[in-house]
Amino acid sequence: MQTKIKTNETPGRRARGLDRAFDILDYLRERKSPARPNQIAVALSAPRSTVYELIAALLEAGLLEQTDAEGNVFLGRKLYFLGLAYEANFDLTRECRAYLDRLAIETRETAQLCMLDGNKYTVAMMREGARPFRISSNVGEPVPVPWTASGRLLVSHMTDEEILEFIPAADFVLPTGATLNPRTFIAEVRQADKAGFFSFETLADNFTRCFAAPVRDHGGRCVATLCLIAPRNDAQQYFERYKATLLDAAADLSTKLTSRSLPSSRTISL
Amino acid sequence: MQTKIKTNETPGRRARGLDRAFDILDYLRERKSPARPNQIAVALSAPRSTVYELIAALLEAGLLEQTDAEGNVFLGRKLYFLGLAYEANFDLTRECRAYLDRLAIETRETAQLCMLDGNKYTVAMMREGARPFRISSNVGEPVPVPWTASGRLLVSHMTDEEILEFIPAADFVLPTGATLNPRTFIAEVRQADKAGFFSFETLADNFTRCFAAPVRDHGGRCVATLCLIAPRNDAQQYFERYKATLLDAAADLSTKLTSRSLPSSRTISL
DNA sequence: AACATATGCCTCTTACAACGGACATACGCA
DNA sequence: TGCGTATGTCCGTTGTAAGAGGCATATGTT
Repeated sequence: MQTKIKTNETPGRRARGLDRAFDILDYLRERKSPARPNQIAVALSAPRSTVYELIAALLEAGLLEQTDAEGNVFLGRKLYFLGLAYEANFDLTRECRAYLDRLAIETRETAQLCMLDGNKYTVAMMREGARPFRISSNVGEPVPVPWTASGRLLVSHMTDEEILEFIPAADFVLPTGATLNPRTFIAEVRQADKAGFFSFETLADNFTRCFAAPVRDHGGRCVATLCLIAPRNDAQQYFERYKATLLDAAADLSTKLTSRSLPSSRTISL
Repeated sequence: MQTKIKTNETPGRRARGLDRAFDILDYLRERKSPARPNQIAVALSAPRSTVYELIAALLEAGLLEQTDAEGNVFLGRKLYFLGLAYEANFDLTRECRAYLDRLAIETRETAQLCMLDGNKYTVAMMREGARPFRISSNVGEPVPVPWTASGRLLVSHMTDEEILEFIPAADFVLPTGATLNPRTFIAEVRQADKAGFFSFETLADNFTRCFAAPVRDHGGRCVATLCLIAPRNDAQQYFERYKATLLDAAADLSTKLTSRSLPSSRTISL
């Protein structure tokens, strides 16, 4: 799904270089493999000469890298370092590692921290459970919001109209091919928000159940979720325990979300 | 050091928006804390109106984020995700995790993977050693190349002239205040390259010794280094063992560097 | 109160980046 | 051999984004 990246609204308009550059980065990220400049230009339906020039600039800056002698390029090392810097300054990411560990150990199930990335749901961090066959998913991969339990919580601060505008209509088509009624979805959003919890049998497969609890900022807005992914039989058997553990962790994590801009002093220490 | 970011060479020239945008990202990364648009404009000595506009575009794209109500911005979540995508596709990062673990366990010392980031040295990954008081450093922080053992290896593919052009003159001023003769440095580079190894007592402090071994790509070029950071007495006592272990790991890792573009299939697995 | 400084927002001009399209090369296939 | 497609490069045009500067507000200092 979503093979083409949105480029611009007004067709006659000339696109800004910056935006085109971001489109290139997004395309490579979604594609998950290197590509040649020409391929990229075609995929984005952007002028070739422009794409070539932008890629040259991005290569120069280290945001893209040449991956071979055939001209293929992919996301560059600089992005990795910028991502590190983001992470270092973002309390939530740091804090939650411990919570994910705790959840995974206590429940033996896979625990995840989930967030919005643009108008998609995505797993920001994951800790696999302590079982011989573990359930895992792709960290950082964009997924339609309505496919996920966390999705119900992550958009709960929006009005009905905002939600409908925010989520592309195509995203209400579930992996099964069936279409989820947006009104049903919104009802679930409201209910999840009120309950401070949402759980359902995962739509993307037929053997897991997902538990999601909101991590809220000062204003009470759900900025992320903590999730447990459990096989359905275990989920049924331990439902109340899992729910309680998850709610506890999420509430705890929420309280830690006050201080954002501490200078992150990770200096040399013997 | 290096408070001002390089903007452009020809003074009268109008800077490209893309480059200015990258300067903004770099500035925030180096600064390691949120800043207001005006501060950024002043710090980069870039026109305010331009910086405001660029920041708006970067916010829109998610590469920057508003961190509070006072207009402060910092690197955004999107960069984190782009960094994840980079990492997922970059064999070296994946492969080396195991090697760092192995090194740290076998030697009980801190092990690092180091690379160039632009014209600086930086620690890309780290695994702390198994000691009560561990030595660590900042992952992702740019450090002048001549300050580090790895630096000798990382520039060894360049000619003398290229090295002198590549490393800012200011970077030859060591943390002690003394200036390292560039010719001395280059001699060490050549020697390190020939030996496939470099070790010295760290210039940035007075209690550690650093061991560095090159990770080479197909062409024999040093694309990264594996390092051990040890207290000086331990380093002396176990010098040969540490060196052998490190060289072994680095050679091994080098051989794994052949296949770059495997599709990184981290799908759902029960 | 007068002043200096930091900040955000706006307008106008023009240098130049985005673009379209021509050209050249390489490859696979009939 | 000829044809279609994929690819990279170059150049002239023009729409527009980068830049300079002015206005307004807020805060702190004398």
